[in-house]
Amino acid sequence: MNLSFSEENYLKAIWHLSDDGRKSVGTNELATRLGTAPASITDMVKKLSSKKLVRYEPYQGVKITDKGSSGALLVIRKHRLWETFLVQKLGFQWDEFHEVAEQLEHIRSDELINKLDDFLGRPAFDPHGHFIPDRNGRFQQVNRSPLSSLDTDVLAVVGSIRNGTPELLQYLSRIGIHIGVTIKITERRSFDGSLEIVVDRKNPVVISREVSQNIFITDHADES
Amino acid sequence: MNLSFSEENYLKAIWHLSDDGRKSVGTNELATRLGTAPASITDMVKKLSSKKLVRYEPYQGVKITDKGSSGALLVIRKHRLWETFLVQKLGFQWDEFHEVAEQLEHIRSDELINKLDDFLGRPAFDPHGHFIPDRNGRFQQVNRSPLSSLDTDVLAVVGSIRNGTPELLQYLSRIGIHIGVTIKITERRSFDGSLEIVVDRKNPVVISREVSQNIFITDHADES
DNA sequence: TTTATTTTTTAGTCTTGTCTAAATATTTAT
DNA sequence: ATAAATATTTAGACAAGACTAAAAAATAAA
Repeated sequence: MNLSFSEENYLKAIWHLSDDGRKSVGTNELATRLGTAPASITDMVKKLSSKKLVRYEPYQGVKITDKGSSGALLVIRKHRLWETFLVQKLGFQWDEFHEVAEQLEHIRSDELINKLDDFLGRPAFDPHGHFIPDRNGRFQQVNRSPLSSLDTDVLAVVGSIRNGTPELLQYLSRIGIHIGVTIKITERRSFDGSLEIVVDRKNPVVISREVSQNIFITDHADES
Repeated sequence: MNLSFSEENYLKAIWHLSDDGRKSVGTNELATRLGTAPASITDMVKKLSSKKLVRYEPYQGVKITDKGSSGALLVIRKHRLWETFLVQKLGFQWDEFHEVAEQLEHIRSDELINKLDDFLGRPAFDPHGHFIPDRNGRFQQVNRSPLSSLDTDVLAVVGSIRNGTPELLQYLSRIGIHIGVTIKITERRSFDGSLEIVVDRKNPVVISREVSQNIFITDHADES
């Protein structure tokens, strides 16, 4: 099963949008995500369907198949291993590596990706705190809850950041938030959903509801 | 100046075939090198010409311009740095990495390639013994002579291997020949050009003229 | 110096992945 | 339940990069 760059990108987008492959994804939703015209989505989706990577009913959206899922998971594996490499070995900053990883994820070589995996020590999580599938596509799903669900004055560990735009990541970095840091809510403002938090036992800062919704906390012992 | 994968491949091929940019290259020659129909070469060469990367006169072949040369040298830099990475960090064998490097050389990111360069310690030569251009396109050209020009019973150091097909590289590896190894000719057979040689002061082996023409010796202190 | 051979170019077509504009379904609202 | 709004698909086109077949130019041979 040899996929083109575009096919890989579609599969990855469908997998993410479908809540890890569980539900159907609409054409428009995909079009927005990929920055592509809806008409183009229809074309490509037919192609993926003829390759049995997704199931497609006109006007009903697409659902990824098992075959499609393993394709998507391989791309995700490659993307996250390269991100780990860029940060850990080349010293990229938290916010600069995404675009480069988008290119590297399409390099086709099982041997390369497995050797890279070994070189990095077979990590289970990437620099964003997301799982990395192993060479068989298996991964540890970890219980992660949004920061907003944390009780006041209870310590927690930052496990992952969702929707990490460079701007958001830079901001989080500036206020000391990164994967693995200890965090605590000291006050909630019910009128606007903002939170006063203490990061790493330092001075308290206030973050908006929007920001808090992208921060997830976890129990697992994070190794990065 | 943003080049497509194909444009980069053409530029690199032209640069190599033109004796490092010095002479003109014919359409057919390029077609053979790239495994592409001559008609396709004509099309692409017109395109490169309109971008001022080569000078093109119908029926007269193409000559690479300075602009084209720097494009070619950047691709060569990327290719050779990735090869060095694959061998030194990931443990690829001498003969397995070429195809992967052909993909990696097209990744577009100055920051990536410069950080990779630093990570590898800014090497001046790749695992084949070929120079690696620095970030300004400058490189050390080293005097290298074919093994056949070496006097009998004089010690020399293997500096580079030309036209390294996987088969040839595997064979050379088996008889102990790699970059930096000490080599000496003990006997020449004038009737077929074959040479009896001693590699690394071990038992003598006999190699054909064809093989000997791909081995180059050098004086520079090779660090790989 | 003509003819034959080889090289190179033109002409027309194909595939992949994209686009816009128009048509058709499906949903939502009245 | 029907009109309005939204989502999706068809139709037709385009750009990049390749191909084949045929024409034209250049080179070699007689």
